[in-house]
Amino acid sequence: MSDIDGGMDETPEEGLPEVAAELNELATGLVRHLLSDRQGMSLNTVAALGRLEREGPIRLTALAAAEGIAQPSMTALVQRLERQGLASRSADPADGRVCLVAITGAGRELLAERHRAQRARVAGLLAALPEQDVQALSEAMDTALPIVRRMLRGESAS
Amino acid sequence: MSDIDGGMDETPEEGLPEVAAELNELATGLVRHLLSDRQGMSLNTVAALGRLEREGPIRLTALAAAEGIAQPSMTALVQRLERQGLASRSADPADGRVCLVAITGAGRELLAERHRAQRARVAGLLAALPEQDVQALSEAMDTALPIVRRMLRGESAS
DNA sequence: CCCATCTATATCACCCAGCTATATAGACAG
DNA sequence: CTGTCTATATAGCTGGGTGATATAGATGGG
Repeated sequence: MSDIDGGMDETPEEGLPEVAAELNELATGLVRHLLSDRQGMSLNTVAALGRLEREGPIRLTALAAAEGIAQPSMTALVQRLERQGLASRSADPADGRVCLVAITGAGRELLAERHRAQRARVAGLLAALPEQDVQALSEAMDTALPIVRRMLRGESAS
Repeated sequence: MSDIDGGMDETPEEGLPEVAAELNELATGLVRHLLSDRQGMSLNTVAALGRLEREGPIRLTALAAAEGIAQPSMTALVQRLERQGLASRSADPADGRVCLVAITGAGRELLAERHRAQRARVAGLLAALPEQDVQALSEAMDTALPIVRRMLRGESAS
């Protein structure tokens, strides 16, 4: 059913757009469902908090640049996070202008809870599938996820 | 405490929560990249336009309900679409109160262009991978995508 | 037939969250 | 010390969401 490699020579120019379209559809379709249960937190908010968790304290402007939003927007976002007790701000002893942003314990807990809820949501969808489908998906993800991780990391590093 | 299938301790399935977590990470990671290039259109706008394309003319309130936003928000959204020439509104001959919303040719073109751009974006990421990775991803998607389509369709049908 | 009520959409007032432009405070070179 | 550069904050604007409510058309009982 795939026109990608029927014993012919490797033709990456043919298959690449199709793989892209498939990845695109899969990601978009899934996320549409996950998004329907964002509990009062915008995408940018969650993304920023996630970055704080992964990368530790970071300058406000660096965080804004990393998340692709303007610095004033990040100032406001961090102020909201601070008001909710999810992030904290501290001065850089080496540079008085700098505002170092960090995640709090409550922030970590909230992220963990969100991840739990999302996984449960997807697990609920999976539960309706025959077991062989789940098995097949599991193997497909074992293949795809490391590659996608590498792909995205390569992009964000540049 | 969050174990879904209590009782069986050894391979009931390959771990529903784990597959869920993998799907989640893949979708979220990819979409983060796609989102960074939304050209002045919000998620809801694109989603509503996409539904108009897939399902044809539809009542304003039905569209709002389907997209999970309030009716006044959909009124405003459709007015924006109309101003941009992407959607049109017509009266229902059978019920004078009803406003039937439909996508226009320009709307279809814009959606198609967006899909092209997204696919190109993912294809750009894929191009940096060794060919064997692309091949592996292609096979994984051939497996996963039909299953995920079925999974999401089952949910939205209910 | 008319009136009460229900329904589909529009309007209003408000809030959140993004943007650009600009102000302020600290760093640092001359 | 002063001019300039940089990191953050503030101000004003816009888009896009909400609930409450107004309005026009549909509908059914007396």
